[in-house]
Amino acid sequence: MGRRSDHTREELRALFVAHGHAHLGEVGLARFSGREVAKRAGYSVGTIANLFGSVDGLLVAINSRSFEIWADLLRERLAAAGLDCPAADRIAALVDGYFAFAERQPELWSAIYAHRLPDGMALPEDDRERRAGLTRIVEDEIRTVLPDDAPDVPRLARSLVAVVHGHCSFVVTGSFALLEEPDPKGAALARVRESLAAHGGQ
Amino acid sequence: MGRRSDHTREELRALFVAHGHAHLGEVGLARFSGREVAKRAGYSVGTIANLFGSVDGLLVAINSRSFEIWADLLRERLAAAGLDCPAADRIAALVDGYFAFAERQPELWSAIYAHRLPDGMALPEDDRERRAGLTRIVEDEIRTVLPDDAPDVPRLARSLVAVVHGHCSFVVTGSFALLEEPDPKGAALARVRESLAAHGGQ
DNA sequence: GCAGCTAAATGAACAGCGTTCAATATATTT
DNA sequence: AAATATATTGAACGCTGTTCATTTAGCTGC
Repeated sequence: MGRRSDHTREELRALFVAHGHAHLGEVGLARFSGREVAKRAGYSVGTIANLFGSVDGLLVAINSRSFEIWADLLRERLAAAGLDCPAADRIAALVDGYFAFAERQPELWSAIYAHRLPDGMALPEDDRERRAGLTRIVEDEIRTVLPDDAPDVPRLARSLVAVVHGHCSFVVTGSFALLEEPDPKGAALARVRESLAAHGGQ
Repeated sequence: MGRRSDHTREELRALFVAHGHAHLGEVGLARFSGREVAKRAGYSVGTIANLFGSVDGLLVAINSRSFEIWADLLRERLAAAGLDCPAADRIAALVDGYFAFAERQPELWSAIYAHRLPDGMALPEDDRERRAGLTRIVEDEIRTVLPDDAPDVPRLARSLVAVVHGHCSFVVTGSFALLEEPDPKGAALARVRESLAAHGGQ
């Protein structure tokens, strides 16, 4: 034991995050097991504490990785829509991408919001930065849709993310409110368009 | 020991839900312990299985109770606003009430959405009905604000619940998107008003 | 009043969890 | 080659939820 040269510390963290992602995607946060991830990675229980401080630390790293994958998906959708399509289509592509990640990987998506840090523990600045990428993509897109003199674009953009998030959340958690709604994604997009129109968008 | 006459089965369930509520509100879902609830109620471990089938069953009952408390809060706010105030004030009262429960009892609110049922287990019809009360309150209010001939009022109402929920969710989970937003509740209300206006509301 | 019965309540047993930390095995340095 | 440093281990601990044979309280009929 003690294979110091097999991987650098960063490679090892990436290995655990990769296996952790696979496991979390299969069983969900409620049945997530750090021991199981260590077993899959071929390392012992204690290694998680070495690398991430605790299982919560590992989950933070896994969720930050989810954000990056999610952001990549949004960028793909935007690229597929193209630059010279109606602006409304690019907004639709964003909403589509937001839902797509949640629907493809419901457990990973749920874990992002279900995982709460223990009392003392704050989200490291590094993770904050990685997660902010997603919001930035939306902000940039909203800016191009609104008039140049529109005030507080970032605030409106984030509020619109919340609008879409609410619909998505109800779909994934199977919540009461949208059980009979045949097209939640369409509803989310409709709300977004109504608010954009109210701010002079188009 | 078997103290059959101390409580009826329903009283016993209520006792566990009450203690469970207190415990869940203190430590949150991640550190919730069925054993601890049983201890507080003065009963043994196995009793949870007798009464609720499993700890998940107990959590379902606790969360359904949360919905009722939440709905009562909304009704209070509406009553405080009064019947002869501007319609917009009653909408504001609803948004206020939605946030108020989440802010007063963040752990109870989070648990509602963080708790996912195990694979085979479906939400009992009884619980669904109890939880639907909250949505009904909103539906009734939205109906009075929209023109009589407005189509699909229930669907729009539920979508607006999702709008508010999204903002509330970001606040409680401390999510990246609304960290710098000074007034998330105001943003939620603004989005709701924009959509109501788009549907001829007022 | 007492025996027999039924069902409520128990709690030990089990497998699994996250965390801790002395012990160990491998690199590196001297 | 020996000494040092450090990456990795895994047993131990206290906790979790679930199970179920056992115990006990309260009711029923004699």
